[in-house]
Amino acid sequence: MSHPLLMKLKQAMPLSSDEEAAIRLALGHWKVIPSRQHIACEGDRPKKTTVLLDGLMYRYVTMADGRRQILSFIVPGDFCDLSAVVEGWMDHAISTLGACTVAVIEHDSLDRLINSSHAIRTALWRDTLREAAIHRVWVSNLGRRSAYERLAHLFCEIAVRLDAVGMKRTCGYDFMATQTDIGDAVGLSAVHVNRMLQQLRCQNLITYNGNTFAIPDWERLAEIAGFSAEYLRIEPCDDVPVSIPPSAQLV
Amino acid sequence: MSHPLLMKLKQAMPLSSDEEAAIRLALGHWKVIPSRQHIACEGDRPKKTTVLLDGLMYRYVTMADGRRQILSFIVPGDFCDLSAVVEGWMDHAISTLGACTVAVIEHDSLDRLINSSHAIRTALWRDTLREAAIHRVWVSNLGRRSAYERLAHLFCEIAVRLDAVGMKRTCGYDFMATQTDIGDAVGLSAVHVNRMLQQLRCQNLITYNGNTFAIPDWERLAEIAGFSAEYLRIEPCDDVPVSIPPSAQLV
DNA sequence: CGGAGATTTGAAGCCGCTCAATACAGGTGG
DNA sequence: CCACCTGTATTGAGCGGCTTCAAATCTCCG
Repeated sequence: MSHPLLMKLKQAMPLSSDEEAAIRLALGHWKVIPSRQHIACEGDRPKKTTVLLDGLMYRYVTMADGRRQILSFIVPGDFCDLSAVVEGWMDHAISTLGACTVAVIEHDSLDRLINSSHAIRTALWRDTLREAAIHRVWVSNLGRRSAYERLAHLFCEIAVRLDAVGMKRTCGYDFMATQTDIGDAVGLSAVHVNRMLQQLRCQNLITYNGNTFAIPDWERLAEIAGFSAEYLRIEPCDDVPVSIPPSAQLV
Repeated sequence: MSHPLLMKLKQAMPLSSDEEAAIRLALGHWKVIPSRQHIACEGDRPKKTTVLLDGLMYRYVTMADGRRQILSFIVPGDFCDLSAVVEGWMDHAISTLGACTVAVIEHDSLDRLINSSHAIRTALWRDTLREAAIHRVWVSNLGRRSAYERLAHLFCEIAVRLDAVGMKRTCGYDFMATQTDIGDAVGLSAVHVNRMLQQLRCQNLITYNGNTFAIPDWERLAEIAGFSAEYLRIEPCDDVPVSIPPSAQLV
């Protein structure tokens, strides 16, 4: 597997081959986590950090009365809990959507890595800035877009982020979220998500069966979503054009 | 003026007196910016970075059709554009609410500071993590709370953040936002903000005249908002209890 | 085949929006 | 000092987007 974390970090910051090797080494140990598993809870003080290699997770919080809000999705190449490395604790929970492959690193070992290399340090700092940028876009999505637009935007984001780490499948993108999950991500009820998805489907803007989605008409979907990918900090690379992501080729 | 940036950084990370002095030195040069002034636009590539010392600003984005979303407020002690130091560009715009005092630092000089001290580096990284945490709370606020709750939460956040840097005035907190501004922050129309404010006022939960707000009954407001201050990473300090901010003393 | 969870559909209702008019406050010029 | 002007706050009425509740269908899996 070409390493999704390295793919991403190298887009944020050039790394020497030594640095790359050090990261590969630290990430040597990996394991598989089943679907729908909690991997962290609010308030946890983890001693290890987790990098997602394959699959999908989400960050979320639950309010006193049970309302849930999904804060963001974690795609391959993302740290699940980098914040806990720097701050020591988690302020939100994390679960897997489907089965996931992860690499696990001791905090100590990551600390050494961080202190040993300016480039790695900067790459990771940039990664947390990128995460903040994603949050900001979600704020504007939730605050100022209609249900229809919000859903369009969510699918655009996931598609581009999965593309950026080479996670496009031939049939589209793996995305094992229920409509309830999607609702909790975009601040809507599951019922309304259902209706809006139908609308997107009949406009032939997305296909989605609960496991996999595809974007038959990227241009139009992005237009509706008001989506522009710069906030994802994805440099145009080899086979992945940014302005017109390859999802367009899925038709 | 006891320095709000240092107050904040020292809560994030202990600093030696040398480090403190170095920061003070870098921040030597300051100036005043009038009310309602743009200080950065989306896409800017600033060469200097700005630290707010007094006053209030907000980050925002504008969509193609003119809809605006305020992404967060900037209070004294916050960097306006730390992200641009690390990434080189701004992905959102910034404006002042009232007149502001700021310190300005050349990127080069800040870079030197960052590279010279592990503690400063960590403090700043933690600062960007804190910002991400604030964004996450806004996501859950916008996604899963009613208009009434959202407003309550906004006032709680501002109050605690201003308290943390010693910006409480005798009469409450300076907050020169119009109801339109507030609406753009919490994803509501100005009209509805007006109605909800009236409701908060008659419940005696806040007082607000467009310039200054106060929180007569902190306990109850926080309860309604579902507010808990941990996400703001504010250590209990001398005269500022966290669980029950001094706003309660304002009555 | 049965059961659990997810999707889909319908109906009714409320929250928050839009539009529009009015009241109010601060600042300016005569 | 008042008349005016501009921007903000306030109020009312009507509407529509989204929610809630509930039932029906579908799908997957044991």
